[in-house]
Amino acid sequence: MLGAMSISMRPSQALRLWQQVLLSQVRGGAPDLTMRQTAILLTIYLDPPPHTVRGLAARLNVTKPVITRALDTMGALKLVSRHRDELDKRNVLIRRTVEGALFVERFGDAIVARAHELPI
Amino acid sequence: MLGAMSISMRPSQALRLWQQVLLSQVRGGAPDLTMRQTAILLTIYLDPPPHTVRGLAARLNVTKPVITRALDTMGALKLVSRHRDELDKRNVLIRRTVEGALFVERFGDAIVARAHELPI
DNA sequence: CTGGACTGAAACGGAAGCGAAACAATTTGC
DNA sequence: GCAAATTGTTTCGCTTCCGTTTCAGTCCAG
Repeated sequence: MLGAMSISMRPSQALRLWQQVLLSQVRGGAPDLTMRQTAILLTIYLDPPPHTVRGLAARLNVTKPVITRALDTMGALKLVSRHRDELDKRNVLIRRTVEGALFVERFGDAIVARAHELPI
Repeated sequence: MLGAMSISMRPSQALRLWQQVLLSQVRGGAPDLTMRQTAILLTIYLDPPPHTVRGLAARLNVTKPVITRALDTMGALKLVSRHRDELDKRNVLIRRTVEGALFVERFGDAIVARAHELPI
């Protein structure tokens, strides 16, 4: 019973939605994250913790340095933070931040708003 | 009468949709375009032509070199093509390509598919 | 027909990304 | 206790992107 009451849209609507959301972000001067970086950010905020470099690399099917560099960038933007795992000091645990939560929340609201503005 | 029969979703659904689409793109090895580049690409394919560097720069509220460089990148990926305007040779007209149309079409289909998989 | 306006591209120094490989720190297994 | 495995980071050479400025080509008004 997958898909019951799921969201239904036509490809042209989907593309228009994506465009409008991106335009609002770009025009609003939001940080120009890549697709990879955005995927990492949303995974950290939507999937249940704990999040590690290795775990994220496996989830996205990319190498670990890709995750490390993305965390460097998004850490400088205060969107995520890093902390050593005290139980296994090889691990780094990636945590959410207030600023990051706010950013993601506003992003979700922007999608909903653009979806609502969309013509049938 | 804006919004009649518009697409309706909750922020958590919207974010989950965005994440799933991005994950499918990243995992599938799609070119890692930035938000700006994707906005430019979708604008070229969704908004009515003709498209010029200046016009796109104004639409996205970015400088012209940003558009030029994005066209360099996406041109190398065969997603768009450039042609001198014969009527006003200062202008460059940006045109769609078969590869680009296919890419955008598949992207739209991916969004629809992820939206359909989304739980209520 | 020529000077100013306009278009897109190129040059510049700097920042950040890439994949691959090497690395230090830590844990685990024998 | 010590070699092997595992973690995240760093380095390497290279590419791409940034904003700003400068430039070459084109158009148009006077």
